[in-house]
This record gives sequence, C-alpha cells and structure tokens, in this order.
Amino acid sequence: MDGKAYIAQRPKRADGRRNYDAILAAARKAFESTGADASLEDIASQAGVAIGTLYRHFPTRASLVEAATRDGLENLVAHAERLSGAADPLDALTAWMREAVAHFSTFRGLVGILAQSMYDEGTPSHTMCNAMHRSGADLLRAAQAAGSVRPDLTPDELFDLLSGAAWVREQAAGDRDGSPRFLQLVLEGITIPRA
Amino acid sequence: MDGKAYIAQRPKRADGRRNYDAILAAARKAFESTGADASLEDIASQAGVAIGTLYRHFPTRASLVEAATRDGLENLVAHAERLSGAADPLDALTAWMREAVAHFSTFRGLVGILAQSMYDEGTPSHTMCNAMHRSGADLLRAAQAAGSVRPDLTPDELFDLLSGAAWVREQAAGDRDGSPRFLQLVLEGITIPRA
DNA sequence: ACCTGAACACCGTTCAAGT
DNA sequence: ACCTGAACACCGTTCAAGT
Repeated sequence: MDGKAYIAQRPKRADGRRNYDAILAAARKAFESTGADASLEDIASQAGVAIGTLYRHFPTRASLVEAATRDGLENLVAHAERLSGAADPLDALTAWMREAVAHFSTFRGLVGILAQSMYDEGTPSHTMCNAMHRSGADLLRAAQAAGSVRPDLTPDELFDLLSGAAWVREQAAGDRDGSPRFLQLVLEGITIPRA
Repeated sequence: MDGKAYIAQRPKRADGRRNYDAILAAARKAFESTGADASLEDIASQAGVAIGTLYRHFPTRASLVEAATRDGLENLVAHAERLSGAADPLDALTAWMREAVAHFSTFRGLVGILAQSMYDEGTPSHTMCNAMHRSGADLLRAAQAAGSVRPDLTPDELFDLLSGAAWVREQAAGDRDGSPRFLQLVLEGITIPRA
C-alpha cells in the first residue's frame, strides 16, 4: 500500500552473488514444476545454501517471485516498445497480447500475484506491473486510434482479459490448454471488422 | 482420476448431524472471509468441535469445500433446468452465465477447485461439475440453434470463459470488480447481432 | 557482508482412548 | 457411531554465532 516493498538486488560480493544466482535458478525450476507456493526450504537446498541465506537475499516470497520473473517481464515491456508505431497497430496489439499471456502463465500462481500487484503499491512486482500496464495501454490506444479495436475498452479491462486468459492457461493440465482459443474469442470480440 | 472421491454425507445420529452442520456453517464463514485455504483448525474450533471430528466428517479439504458449495451449485443446475425452453434462449443463457460467475466466485480459490474438478474424476466436486457442464451445454445449444450465439463455441470453451470471469471477480479487492464488464465483453463477443 | 543451522511457531493429519 | 486431544510431521521464519 505504501510503495515500500523490498526489491531484491544482486549482491556485489562474489560469494553472495553466486548464492543469489543459484537461489534464483533453483526458484525458477521449483516454481515451474510446483507453482508459486513451492517450498522455500527445497529451493534453498536445491541451491546448496542454508535457509537463512535465501531469506537474506529474498526476505519475502513475493520478492523471490519478483526477482525470478523480472527478466521475462522486462522483455515483454521492451517488446511492446519495439512494436509501438508498427504499420498495423492491431497486429502489434494481438502479438503482444499473446506474448503477455504466455509470460503471465510462466508458472502456476504467477498471474494471481501479478493481478494483485497491479493495484497494490506495497508489492515487489507493482513497479513492473505498472510498466506493463503502460506498454499495453499504448498499444491499445494505437489500435483504437486506427479504428481496429472498440474505443470503449480500457487498459484495466484489457488486463482483466489478459489475466483471465493466462489463468485459464495456468489451470490447463498438459494437453487441454484453452487459452489460445480463449484469447481468440476475446480478440474477435473486441476488434472491429474492417468495413 | 478413478471416480472414487469421498463425498461427505450428513450423519443420521443427532450429535453427529449437529456437529456436521456446525462445521459446514463455520467452514462457509471461514472460506468467505479467508478463502478456500482457511485453517481447518480454526474452522473446527469455530464450530466448537475437536479437529478429529472435522476430519471424521470431511477427510479432505476438497470434501469440505464440496459439501460447503453443494447447495449453491445444485441451485445453479436447477435454475438452468427452469430456464431451458425459455422464449428467448439468448436471454436464458446470459442470465444463467451471470449466475454461474457469481456462484463460481463465492469465495477466493473456489473457481480454481471447480476448474480442476471439471476434468478430474477423482475429485469430490467432479459430479457437480459434470451436472453444471450439462446444464450450460443445453442452454448454449439452444441459443446456438436460435442463431443467437456463434455456432463454433463449445461447452468447454463456455466454461473457460465463465471461469475466467469468475477468477477476475475473485481477484478484485472490494471495489474494482471487473467481472460484469468482463462478462459483458465476452457476451458481445460470442453473440450474433440480430440481423 | 555474508553464511549457517538450531530454535520456535504454526498448522495439517493421524490415531489410540474414550462415550 | 461418534468424539476428543495428544502426538507427529512439515514448513515458514527468525536470530545468535560464526567467517
């Protein structure tokens, strides 16, 4: 709520940096196989460090999740900037939306954390969520200005749709992944047919 | 996976039935305030019984969730049957969809349990999910036969859309509930304008 | 600055003893 | 048939002692 969330930083000392990296690698693996509520003790032992070391670098689970997803979400924002000003703003928006859904559902439980972080300043991922919100809003505005997307759709609504699609994807066990179709239905619902 | 999930039954002996009911009441209250992962010990103590008694009646958390939501979801199915054969099949479908979203998001975590139960037979809520699937499919088919809904939409996809809307609603903290708008966008996306 | 691991707390789950 | 609560297991979190 007060924008004071702790953001993990890569240490300067060599041993600290080695452990930091090992914990992040173990965390990504554990999150992907077990979900965002994977055991922190397992992660520490997989990384070959004591549990206190994990807590020293990542005082909360949220700070670990933030650090584990930071690069991927930064890429998503960077890609949006590359797409902005594209020849076809609708193509740009839909391509970005597909990518966003994939990133949001990197592991089970992530999209819920991101959805909470979007409107809670006291959360480590809030800053990144704000950046994504801006990126998405820019692409949306361009597509609306081109007359390709219904003009009454707000950025908040866009993110609800993206999050819903990502959540459906995260629920899907292996085969039955309804999210491409989900997103397709959403897209056909919000786009304006070329006359 | 094997359809052998334990379904809680209301005991015949008076003291057992009293405790069973008290546990269910406490569970509903706890689920609504804390979510589906509310502490079972808290629920037991709120109900005025020992933890062993809770486990006797509800051997798994899933069986308690199933029992706590059984009546509400039965009503949803019953309502679908009343709506079937309505004068306007599209109105019937949309009314039912709104009701379904409300029921699916009775408390935080429920829609995830239901989404899992839909395709996992080894789960207490699977039977009820099947019934809801049938109900929704009937209303969908009627609306499609009337030419009101795009004919390529499958019941599975309908439930993905409903679940997505319910999940958005469950994430929303108090005020910002995007689910009515979410559902509205979905509905406008899947319906066929009357010519 | 950073690491370790024992210590504490909390909660889920089981089960022997009881009515 | 049903209830109780102690006992065990597991895991998150902290912190004093160490390098």
